[in-house]
Amino acid sequence: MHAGLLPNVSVDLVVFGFDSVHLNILLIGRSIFYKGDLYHDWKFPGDLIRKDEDLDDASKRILRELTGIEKIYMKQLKAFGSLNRLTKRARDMDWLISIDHPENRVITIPYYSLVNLEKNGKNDLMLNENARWVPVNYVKTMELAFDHLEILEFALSTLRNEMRTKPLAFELLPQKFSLTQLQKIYEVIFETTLDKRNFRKKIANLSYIVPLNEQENDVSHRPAKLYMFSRDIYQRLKSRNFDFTI
Amino acid sequence: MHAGLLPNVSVDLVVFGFDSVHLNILLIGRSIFYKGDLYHDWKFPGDLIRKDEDLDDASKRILRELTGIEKIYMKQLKAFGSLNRLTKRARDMDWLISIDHPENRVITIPYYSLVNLEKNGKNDLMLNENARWVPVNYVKTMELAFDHLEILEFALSTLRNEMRTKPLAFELLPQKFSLTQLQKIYEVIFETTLDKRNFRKKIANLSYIVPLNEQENDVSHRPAKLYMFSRDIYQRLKSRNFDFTI
DNA sequence: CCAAAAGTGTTAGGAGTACACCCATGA
DNA sequence: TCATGGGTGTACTCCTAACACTTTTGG
Repeated sequence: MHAGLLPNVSVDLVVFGFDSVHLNILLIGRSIFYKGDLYHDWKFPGDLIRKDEDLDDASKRILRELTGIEKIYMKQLKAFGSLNRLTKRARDMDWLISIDHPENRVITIPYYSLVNLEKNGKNDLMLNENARWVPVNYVKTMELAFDHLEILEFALSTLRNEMRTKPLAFELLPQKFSLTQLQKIYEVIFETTLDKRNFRKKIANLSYIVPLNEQENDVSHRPAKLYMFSRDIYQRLKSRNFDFTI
Repeated sequence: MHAGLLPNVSVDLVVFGFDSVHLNILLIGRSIFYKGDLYHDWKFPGDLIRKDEDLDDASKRILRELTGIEKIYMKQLKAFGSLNRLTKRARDMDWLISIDHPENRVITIPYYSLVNLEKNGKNDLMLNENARWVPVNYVKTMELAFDHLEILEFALSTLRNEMRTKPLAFELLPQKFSLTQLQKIYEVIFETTLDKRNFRKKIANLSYIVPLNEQENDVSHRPAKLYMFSRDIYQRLKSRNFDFTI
């Protein structure tokens, strides 16, 4: 193990990527030989943190090292530190030794982050050959390492909670977006359907969602009007004690 | 430092206690001699965690050791791990050495908990002579150690958020309570005033707030009817996809 | 009988919800 | 001209917010 690392504290990343159809999660495939058998499962990107590194910097570093992405929305969830979180499955002990980390008590501090896959390129991210974007609903059928399923559930419910009162949807969209794209995000994340007219009525009342004099092009149907999110207007309203809810 | 402790991970407790008038915080007074001067400030109860101890168990242990209270509501906030959180003030380094903990990188995982001071006895808690219950608004004028002010702000905003959608108010009340007591909690925590009639109308629609055939006694005014919170009814409704909001 | 807090209804405005058809574009 | 998704209004219900007086008890 590298000497500059804290042996008992790690960071894991639940990276949500929206590709205008699905909400995806970035997972790293992992293969373990254990007692003659080959096991395959998936984990979040993550690493021990450095002794001279803030938690928030560690999470940014790990995402940058894996994907090259910088300046995206990222927020800490909470610490997960069960005694047996790394050692429930015997084969994981072998894996820890194989990556030169024979420490069995690691408290992990997961972050979730939001990426627009159109803008950031769904394929550009594949710097690590074992990394994959997987639709959230599909993840639930996969074998996740350690307590990563529990972390995912926590991340999802936190995301849903924060989406209700904060302008996070725009982190998942390109700068210019259509109202249908915006609506789709809420539908996918809350696993529901929304009424188009009611949704648009609500949006029309939000001064910080600004209509542009631009349209989609190259679509084989009536092109949608494009909008943008004005963080300036939003901040001004918010400081006047305003309550954002979509 | 005790050998059974993780050197880089601690737990801190933001204990909220409601005494039917104020929302209080449990603080530990701390005196430091540094370069000939005596400094006094306040910190949350907290300690390093044990190597063989879950995070949630550590927080319960620390509260129990200090106050004797068990089985109260307790929830993790998030990790605080700035590089300089312990070393911003030079005198704190001396203090760390004085308590036999010369490690300057400690990530702390704060919990908040809710205590009813009527039931648990505002004075019984004073097992530690340096411990005090301090009204939240007064805390803001006091000198808090390390990043404990930041942790307090985070705890308060988390508490407010959770109060909106979870039945936490009842953790701060005796088992039998009046509607005025209940209303007072929301008023104190949200620093607002509520209309008595509208508040009661809302409560009347909540089947899990059950009127009892009992009244206050020994009050020098019309005695209030007493109510209780039925967790059973609440759980049943919640599992049917119900949305608690006060 | 006084002080103190308990208890109680109505109304008006705003927000949410349900619902169906025409429009603009590319192929 | 067809397929595809874009764009629009109305009516009903329910929730919220504003507001003031009478009741019950102990002292």
